[in-house]
Amino acid sequence: MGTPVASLSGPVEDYLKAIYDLERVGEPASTNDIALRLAISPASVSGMVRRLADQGLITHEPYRGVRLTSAGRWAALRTLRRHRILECYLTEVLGYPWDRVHEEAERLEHAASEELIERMAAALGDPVQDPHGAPIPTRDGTVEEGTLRTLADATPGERLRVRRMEDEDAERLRYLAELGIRPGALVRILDRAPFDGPITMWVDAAGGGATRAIGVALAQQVSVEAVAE
Amino acid sequence: MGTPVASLSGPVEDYLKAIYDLERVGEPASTNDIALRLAISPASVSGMVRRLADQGLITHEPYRGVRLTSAGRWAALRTLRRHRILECYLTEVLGYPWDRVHEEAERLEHAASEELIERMAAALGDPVQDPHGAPIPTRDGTVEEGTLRTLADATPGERLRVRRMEDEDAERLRYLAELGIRPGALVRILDRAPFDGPITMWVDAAGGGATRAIGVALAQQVSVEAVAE
DNA sequence: CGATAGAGTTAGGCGAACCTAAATCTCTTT
DNA sequence: AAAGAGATTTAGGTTCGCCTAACTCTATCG
Repeated sequence: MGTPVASLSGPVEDYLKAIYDLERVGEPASTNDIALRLAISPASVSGMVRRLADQGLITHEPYRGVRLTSAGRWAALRTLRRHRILECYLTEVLGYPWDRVHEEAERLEHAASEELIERMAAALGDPVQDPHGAPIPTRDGTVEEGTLRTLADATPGERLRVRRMEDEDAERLRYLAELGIRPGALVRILDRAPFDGPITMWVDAAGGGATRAIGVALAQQVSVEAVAE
Repeated sequence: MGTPVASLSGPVEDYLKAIYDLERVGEPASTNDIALRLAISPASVSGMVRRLADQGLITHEPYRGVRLTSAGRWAALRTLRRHRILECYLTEVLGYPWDRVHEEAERLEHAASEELIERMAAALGDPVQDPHGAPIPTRDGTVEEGTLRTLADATPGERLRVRRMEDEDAERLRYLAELGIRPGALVRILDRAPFDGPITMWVDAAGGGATRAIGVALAQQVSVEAVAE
């Protein structure tokens, strides 16, 4: 429900985004996970959770986790829209490097007005996904975050297309891009070493492609979808 | 001196900008004036002034006012550059309405990185003044805020060009623009009513121009320079 | 079934920025 | 020279977001 939600502080918006993201996996978000994600202490999260619940943005069952209310989800999606439109604009119009866009957007998203965001969106022709492949919520607060598999779940022989990658860590992004792994890229899984060993794959590229291997931790950051042979 | 100045909080940047602006008139900035400008209580200013002095951004002689140190001036100019580049970009590239640009820039200036600002500046071809006619400090922190007269000092018969107008108040800006008074406009002073009465002038315009009259308060917001006959 | 690890919460604090109310200072005016 | 007006500062208090330390709950494991 598009509820009031006057205007939320930067930290509050960050909490809501984090909770949204954690909840997406299914389970209610735990205090600890939120703390980890925002790099603050669990005790601080407990405190903020109370305030968010008081404002009707989340529901909190003590010791069991936290869920967004519809007002909270709406606010989270609005922030996410801001963030992702900004990422698009910064890369496409201002030539921002792919891997540095996230942190800039992270700061601007709390300061940019709705009007600014819509002007940027219009200038871009209303993009539907950001430079890392994440879908952009619409103005009225809907998205489908398609449930995708990650490279970490792939089995040898599969042919996959990279759809989306987590953008939090610039170094990782840069590294993956160097390997040719970025949204849209095609890969074929060649091998999976046992005991969470490296995943070896053929990565298509303009000039022919190459064999690459990455660890499981990295592979989990990369969402993919199957491709018809 | 381009001194350290890690990264200042939004409020701190606002204080420095305000002090810069007040000091421009010559006198050290008084607690009261700062309070008025930022719409906060004088007591709060006293508190912040202590902190700024501790950080070496200003010097404070109790009961006598405040001056920027070179570090403080440098920080103020950097913020001002951000603000004005943003204003340019918002109007010229994103089609922002002239009178609403200030408040958006006011929020973004604290969140935008140096890199973003320089990218915007480059996209605009390094503009030298903002949409209201204010000069943009250079990257290395220099400006000349030419000392201009205002419409309030004009005498009948003079022919003047509008150079710059204060941008704080959107309503005023909109009103003045409606009268044809905006940077670049040409006016001829027709009359000054006594006792700070209205100033009557002919305002040139594409279709021929018109006679307009404004009060002194408004006239003080408009900087002008003489024009050869 | 009771012990205990680990997650979560409460208690108590801190710094930044703000506020109001109550001094105190400066400057002018009589 | 004394009084007052007005500007400034101090005193004391608030909210927001964060922290550490200490306590409590849950769930699992022997």
